Amino acid sequence: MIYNFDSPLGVITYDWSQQTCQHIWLNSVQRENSGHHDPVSDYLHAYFSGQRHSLPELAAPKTTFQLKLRRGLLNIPCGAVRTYGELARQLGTSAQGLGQALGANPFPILIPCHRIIAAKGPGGFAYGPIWKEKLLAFES
DNA sequence: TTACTAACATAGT
DNA sequence: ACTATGTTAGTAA
Repeated sequence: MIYNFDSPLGVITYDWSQQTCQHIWLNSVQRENSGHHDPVSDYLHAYFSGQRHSLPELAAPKTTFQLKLRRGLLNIPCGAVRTYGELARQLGTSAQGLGQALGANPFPILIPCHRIIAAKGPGGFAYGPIWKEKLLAFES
């Protein structure tokens, strides 16, 4: 089922089905099911209150590489940033491959893909660069 | 199933 | 400006 969460940074839409978070969208068309209560909304509420909270159950990634990537990202502390190159070396891959996989990440915010920036410049963001800016500004 | 190809949120020179 | 990278998704056989 699709629900909305009203965050201070904008509306976050997510798919919570079969006791698992299937997907997260930003900048999506707002639908009617706001104010639902589940592990995803719990986490988001805590996150935007500056508190830590255990992650909801997430749908499995399509590839094993994306699983490694997910673990690597979750290990970055809140407020910190890594460059594509640094994280790529840590995971034993290339910066370009890393960027490709990041763009396919279905869970922005939950998996902190916004904490990855280019060596020079901000880097890109699949759901609109505005979110990357706002999220980083919020965390620091 | 494998093989080849192009597209990328890049980095290094 | 140009090359070197790894992962993905698509196509074709």
